[in-house]
Formats: sequence, structure tokens, C-alpha cells
Amino acid sequence: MRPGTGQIIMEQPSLEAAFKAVRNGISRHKTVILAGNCRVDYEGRASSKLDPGERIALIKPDGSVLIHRPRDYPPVNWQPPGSLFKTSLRVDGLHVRAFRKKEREVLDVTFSEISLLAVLDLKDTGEFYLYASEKDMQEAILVEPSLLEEGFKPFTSERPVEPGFIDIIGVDRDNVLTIVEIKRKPATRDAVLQLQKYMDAYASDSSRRVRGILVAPELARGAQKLLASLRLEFKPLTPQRCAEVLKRKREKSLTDFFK
Amino acid sequence: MRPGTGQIIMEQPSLEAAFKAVRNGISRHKTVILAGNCRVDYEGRASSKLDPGERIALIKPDGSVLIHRPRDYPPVNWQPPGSLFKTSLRVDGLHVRAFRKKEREVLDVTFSEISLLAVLDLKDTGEFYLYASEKDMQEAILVEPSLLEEGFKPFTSERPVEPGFIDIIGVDRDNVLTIVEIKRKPATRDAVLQLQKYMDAYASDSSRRVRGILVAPELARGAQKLLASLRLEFKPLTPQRCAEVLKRKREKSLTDFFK
DNA sequence: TAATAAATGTCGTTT
DNA sequence: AAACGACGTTTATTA
Repeated sequence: MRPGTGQIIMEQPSLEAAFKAVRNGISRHKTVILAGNCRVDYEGRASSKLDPGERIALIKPDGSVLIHRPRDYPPVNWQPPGSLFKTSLRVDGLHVRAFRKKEREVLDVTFSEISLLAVLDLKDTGEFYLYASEKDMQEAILVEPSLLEEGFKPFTSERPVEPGFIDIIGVDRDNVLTIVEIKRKPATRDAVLQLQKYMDAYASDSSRRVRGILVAPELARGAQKLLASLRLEFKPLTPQRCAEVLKRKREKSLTDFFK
Repeated sequence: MRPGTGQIIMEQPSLEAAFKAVRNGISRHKTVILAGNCRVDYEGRASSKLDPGERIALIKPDGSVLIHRPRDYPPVNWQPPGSLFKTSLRVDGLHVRAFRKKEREVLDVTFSEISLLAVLDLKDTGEFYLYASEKDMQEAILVEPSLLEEGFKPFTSERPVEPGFIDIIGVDRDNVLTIVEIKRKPATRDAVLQLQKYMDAYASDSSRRVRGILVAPELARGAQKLLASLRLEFKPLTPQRCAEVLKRKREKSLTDFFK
């Protein structure tokens, strides 16, 4: 262990040395990384057996465990936060049991060989911001149509999100049919053409006037000219703004519920 | 790098050294672990920003990426298999971009400080066996009622899985009403009492004889006596066996489909 | 390629 | 505690 870092990193440690470091690391709520040959057994809602092979085990201070093979996005085995641990040294290797009493789930990992052991003291207080997806922008406009423009009335069925290809369809304050295409990134010429395609579909079987509005945080360079020539409109709106509106609406509905 | 192991492990490497090792490791399809202070930006179906903090980045040979904070089960940011990489050394640190062109998703990780770097060559060919859950055992008996006993006929609606509290209900070869309670683990006294509860519910509004069968891989010690005194029955059956039956059935139905 | 269903889904909120 | 819905769901299966 290097002084000042508070972390332990061992390459090809003996099982005995690894055992001590892992047990110590877990009890002190450090983040433990183990890489090497292991077998894994899970018993709970289902049960599983993973024959020996080289994987990475990640043990977090909050009691979550992840066993990762050198492929695939999801862990092959895992245990959610709140797990308890028992570490032991056995004849077949270093054994770590992660279990949740309440859920009656047990995860057993047995390392017969360890190529890397790291006990890290990770400090992570950084904020995580998740901005809304296009779907959320759609929902925001449906619950607060003035985000598009005053007087807009979307056609809504029971469900807040309409199926189909057109993001939103409705009528404006003058009862003019209005088709809305939403992009969460600067709208390109492609986005304009996409909207035009929907416009064509409606214009073909209707002689009524139809408005087409492209909603996006901004309009990309080449798109502006095309938009104007096709007599389409642009409404600037950011996913962030939509996220705020949705959040406020949810808080409001909660307030209404309690009053 | 230790000869014979084919792996690189560096503690507190310089960003320059880390850059070379990471770029090399990714291009050679090794498993790369990075731990240290980083910021993460994601842009795709949604967008996210993760302010600086200490995390673990896992880059797999199949092109999947996982960014793990020292808490929580799911990764805070990720990229599924098939991602492409661009690694670069910038003024603000070691930058790794994982992107998927088709899905138009980009993940950017920038390490300003690295406490651990590991480039591993994990060999993992071990088989993974997932045995059935209780629900799967239920389905196995419904598609192959002889698993319970010859002549058993479960009441089945359109769907193979019946809703409700009783696992399976049906009639035996003599047309006697039969209630089945399934446990995927050794059945305890509680399981016996649970079955008895369902029996009582049926006995109360019916004078017909009713059989109660407890299905489980084995009968726990204390349960055997209770079972006998309540005149209930036990049928040994393992989740593994059910999984095999289901697999065979699926293969058969596939064969029938093609002939 | 698109639609559907399952997952040891997980994780939150609401009842 | 149970139920319901969302998720950058992911994943496999099927039309």
C-alpha cells in the first residue's frame, strides 16, 4: 500500500494475502476489485452455476456485487446493494459469499487464482445530470402544450404518448391542423425532410391547410434555408426545459393531491 | 508487464503511460480497467453529464463499456457491446470515446487522474447454467403434467401460467381435485402450511375430496412429519429437471413446426 | 428490420 | 408490503 493513497494493489497475490486484503477491504467499506479464475454459484429467485473461467468481481462499499465476464453488458451474476459478506479461505480457493437474508439470495464466488486485486477508497460526490430524451420532450408538450405555442391543443388519447410515427398532432388556436416533429438535438436537414414527409402524407388526402412545426434546441445551419423554402416552422425548445416542466407538473399534481 | 501473464498493471501511472497502455489494450481486444478521477458525458437517446469523481471504467474486448461509481448496482453510464473507441491524450486528461455509429450514441470519459490501470487478457470459456425459477417449474408441469404424476390434468386457460395464489390446480387420473404448491428449494414447514391454507379454502366450500401435493426438490426435516399429519403429499422435483423438460419441449415444438 | 416478451430485470413512486 | 410504471432499460425471439 502506498502511503497517502489508501489503496492496495496486488498482482498475482497469494490466496492468503488476497484473503486478508479482501476481508479487510470489505469490512472497511472499500471498493474491491478481483480478477482471476473463479467459479460462481447463485441461489435465490433462480439458481445458476458458472464453471471456472477468468472474470472480474467488483465489490462496492454499499454491498453490491458484480461478476463480469470479458464480454456482454450485463453482469453474469450479481447481488444488489445491501448484501452482507462472508470471506473465507478454503481448500479450493478464496471464497466470498454475498447474501441478502430478507430476499433469501446467496451469491458464492470462489477464486482459485487471482491475477489482480485492488482495494480502492473511491471518493465520488460528483453530481449526475440526466437530461430528457425525445420521448420526454413529447410528454412535456402534451401536458403543457403552451411549450409549443399558446392555444395549441394536441390530440391525446387515454395515454399521454401517441403511437405512430408522428411525434405530436393537434390543432392550433385557429383550429388549424398542426404536425409536430421533435428533435432533442440541433435539427438537421434530415429532420426537416422527415417533417415534410408527414406533411405530404396529410396534404395528399386533405385540402385543408396544415402547419408543420419542428421542435428542437436549435436549427442546424443547412436546415434553416430548407425549412423556409418548405414553409415549415421552427420552435426552439431544449430537453432540459422539458425536464423542468415535467418535474414541476409532477410536483404540482402531488400538491393538488394533498390539498 | 510480467512475462507469461500478458497483463499490464500500473498504479498511479502518468496519463501518457496510461494513454499508450489503454490504446494498445483496446486495439488488441484486452479487458481494460481504469480507476481514478474522471468526468463522463453521454449523448444519445438522452444526454447526461457526470461531474468529476472517482470511478471505475471497465472496457471489454467485445466493445462494451461500464462506468461504475462506488455505489449502486447499475453502471452510471455505459455503452453496449459493439462500440468503437477513440482514445486520446488531451490537456484535461486521458480521453476515451466509445461510440456506436448506427445508434448515434456517444460516451465520453475523461480521466484527470488514474490510480489504477489494468490491461487483462481474460480467458473465459466456462459454461453458464441458469436453472429455472419457481415460475418456470410451474410452466414445466403445465406443459408436461406427468412431471407431477401420470394422468394429472391441470386446469389451463389460454395462457400457460394461471394467475392467482395457487400455483397449479387440476384433477388427477381419478378426477379428484388436486392443488399443487411448488417450491424450488427444500420445502419447509411453512410451505406445508401454505398448501394447507389453500386446501382449507377449497374444503370449506366443497365436500368433495381434495388432494394437496407439495412439489419441491426435497422435503426439509421438520416438514415431513407435519405433511403426514395433514394428509398432504410430496412429489420430489428439481428446478433443473424442469429446465430440461422445458428445453426438450421447446426443441420438439420447433421440430414439429418444421416437419 | 420491426414488434413482442422475458429478466435473478432494477428502481422509484404510490396505494 | 404490494402494486404499478419507467428505464439511455437490455436481451432474445419471432413475424
